[in-house]
Amino acid sequence: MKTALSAIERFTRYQTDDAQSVEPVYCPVRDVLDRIGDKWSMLMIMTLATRPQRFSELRRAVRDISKRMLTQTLRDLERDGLITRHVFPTKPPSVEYRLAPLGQSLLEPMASLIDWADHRFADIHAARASFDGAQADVPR
Amino acid sequence: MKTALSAIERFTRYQTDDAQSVEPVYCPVRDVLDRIGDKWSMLMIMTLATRPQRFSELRRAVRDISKRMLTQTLRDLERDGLITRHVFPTKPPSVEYRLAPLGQSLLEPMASLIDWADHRFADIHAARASFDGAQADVPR
DNA sequence: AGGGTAGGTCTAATATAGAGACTTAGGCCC
DNA sequence: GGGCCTAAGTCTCTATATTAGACCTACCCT
Repeated sequence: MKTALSAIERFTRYQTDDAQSVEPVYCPVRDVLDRIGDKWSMLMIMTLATRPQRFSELRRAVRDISKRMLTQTLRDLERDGLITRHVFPTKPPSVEYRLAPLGQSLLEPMASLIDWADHRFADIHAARASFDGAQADVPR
Repeated sequence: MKTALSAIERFTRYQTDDAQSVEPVYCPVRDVLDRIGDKWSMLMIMTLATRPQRFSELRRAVRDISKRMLTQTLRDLERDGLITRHVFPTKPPSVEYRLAPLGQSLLEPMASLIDWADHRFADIHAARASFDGAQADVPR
């Protein structure tokens, strides 16, 4: 918990202060969170964690992503150096994606998030159910 | 790294298998990631990490969120038991949001993500710059 | 009496995502 | 040797999500 708070306090320092007054306050956490905190990026990283995979394998693994978003997500991850893209000159060409070292380094922190998700999702669902049940007559 | 992979392998098991064939495969990781992996949730949790805060404090802390999304994000987090909402009968009423224990428990895993962001964002920007530079004439 | 505040809700405008047709060139079947 | 398939995209059109900003209620201050 000590570690947690120190990291988070470091973050809040970006948020507060006079930094506020000046315009698009630059916050690395926001930056990175906006990047990997989108709908598909983490999922891609996790899917690529076990082994390199080709475009259509990825599509099969994450069945509800559209081609368009898959392309875009992979491109963005490549751009940020988290994955690499390898084209093989077969016909039709096959394209393999794999985690770059930077992407590998993300696995550890992401794993702890997954652990959390795994352990707590029951609690979340319980809370959700009770909230929805209680909503009957509570005005806002 | 050992821990990382075990968590992630546990995850991939949901993705693969025959689970595939049956419809909306239920995967707790997807579930939770879709929840906290949206644009604002993590940011809210982090902002509330240091202390409970009121609606307008949160809005000031995260300057670029709209009222509408702030309301909605807070409501969803409350629904999932990550934060609690307390109305004080002042006039006009003030409403304070604070982390629930479940939300607290998310701080630790999130902190390791923040650490990663903090340490690596320079690498990410370097990769991004070099990718953008190289894009001049590479056809896809 | 006029203006300000807190915590919202509502509507219209805009940005983002999804579905699915189209592309290119070779391999496979009959 | 014509028809159909595949891989990895792209393109267009539509649907959904997000934003900006007006509006609301009740009180306090000057």
